[in-house]
Amino acid sequence: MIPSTRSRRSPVDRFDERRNELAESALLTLGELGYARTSLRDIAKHSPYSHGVLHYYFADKLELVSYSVTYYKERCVHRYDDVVQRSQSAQELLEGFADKLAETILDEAPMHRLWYDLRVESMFDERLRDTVLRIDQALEDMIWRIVTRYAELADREVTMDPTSAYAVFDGLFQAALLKHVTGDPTALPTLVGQVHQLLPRTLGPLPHEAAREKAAREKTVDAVR
Amino acid sequence: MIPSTRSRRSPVDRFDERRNELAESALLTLGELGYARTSLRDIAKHSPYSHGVLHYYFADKLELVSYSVTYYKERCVHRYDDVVQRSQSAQELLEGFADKLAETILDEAPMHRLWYDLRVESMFDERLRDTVLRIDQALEDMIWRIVTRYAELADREVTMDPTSAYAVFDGLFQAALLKHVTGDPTALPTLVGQVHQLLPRTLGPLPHEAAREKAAREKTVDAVR
DNA sequence: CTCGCGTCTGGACAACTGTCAAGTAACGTC
DNA sequence: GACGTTACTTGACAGTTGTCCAGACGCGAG
Repeated sequence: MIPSTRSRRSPVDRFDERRNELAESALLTLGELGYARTSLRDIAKHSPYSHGVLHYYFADKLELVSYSVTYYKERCVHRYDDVVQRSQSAQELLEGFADKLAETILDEAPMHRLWYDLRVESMFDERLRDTVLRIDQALEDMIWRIVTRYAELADREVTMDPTSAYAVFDGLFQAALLKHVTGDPTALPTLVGQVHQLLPRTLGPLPHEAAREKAAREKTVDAVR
Repeated sequence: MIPSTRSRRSPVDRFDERRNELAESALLTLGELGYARTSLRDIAKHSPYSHGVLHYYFADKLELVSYSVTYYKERCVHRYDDVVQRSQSAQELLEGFADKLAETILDEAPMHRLWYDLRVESMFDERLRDTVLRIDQALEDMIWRIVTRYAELADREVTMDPTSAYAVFDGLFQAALLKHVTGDPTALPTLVGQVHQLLPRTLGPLPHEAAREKAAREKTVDAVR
């Protein structure tokens, strides 16, 4: 029966429970093998069920994968909310953010490489695009919450747009992930250092320096002339 | 016969010529379909030959793909050399770099998404790692030549390490590529603007401002105490 | 107990994959 | 012009894939 049109049986919906259970199994397998190399039979082997059941709960492979990744990412776009809320100073937020970035690579490298796998895949297969773009936007928002709160705590202006901010941290993160996966032990410490350098650069000058610098800049223009 | 042990026939080596010809066909197909979905028969269809010939010139699919991508990237790691050499001012270099980044997305989007496909793939398949890491290093060097020359022309110090510089520009580039591929017409103009913002941030303060700023910062520390 | 529906199994299918080997055509050299 | 090497084609192989389906299981309602 088609899942979307099926009649639900009980208030506690076991159908969705099973979907989530299978999503977990799928994530485990996908993170290990990657999207292309993972077959439905592989996923079933990582679950208590046989391969036929997957088509009972999901229309096809694509729906299963999309659902699984969305299911995972929903959890992790709030990974830094704690740090953002608790931090009392810009420095504390910076350190918490950097540490947590490195920590999640250590803990969930397979999930992250799966995400990048799917994002790239979406450049070839447009059926994945909606899912990917939605998640990407959620991640951009996540980074933006960090950057704006950081600016607030530092009493400075953000001088970088949300898209750029996400892109540059994503670049650092992805590079660190690649190095980490290839067995480079310096990947994570390096990432922490890089974030310490980069996050302050998303901001403008210190407020009481702003005026002075503006003056200096005008003077410079004169000097050049 | 195994290519690597075969005896070469003539001074003008037609064996390598054919390899390159097949690499071109492979790149065309891989850029269109992605690594996972491209079969050797697909590649052969984009060439004047039949599918069997691929195993005459390459040991297996992996060698073909590695060779093809290396073959392509060798050409494009020098894409910005002209701009670096010709530019007479920091501003000119900045504009030339930003424009060329956008231009290559417009012209060679399939090749770029293929590169990202393979780089992600290398996180799952270690047989790809050597090839990927070598190319990645070449790209980092490429970016570093631009950043250092930019700093030179601007008479300022680079205050970002090579790895970070590559990672952040790669992040912007990849995000722009994704948006471009999904049909967003603002992707490329946005990228140009982002690069204009970012490249100056790889540098420290203007030299005649450095001393003044240093003094200001020390004063700040006192004020905070 | 039994019926019916929701759940799940395991096999079958056709399509496709990388790889390879046997056979054919083209080429250059003697 | 004949011969042998090189270059290329074609068909076959074994394995894997997503998908589907007929049937079996099990649980709750009547």
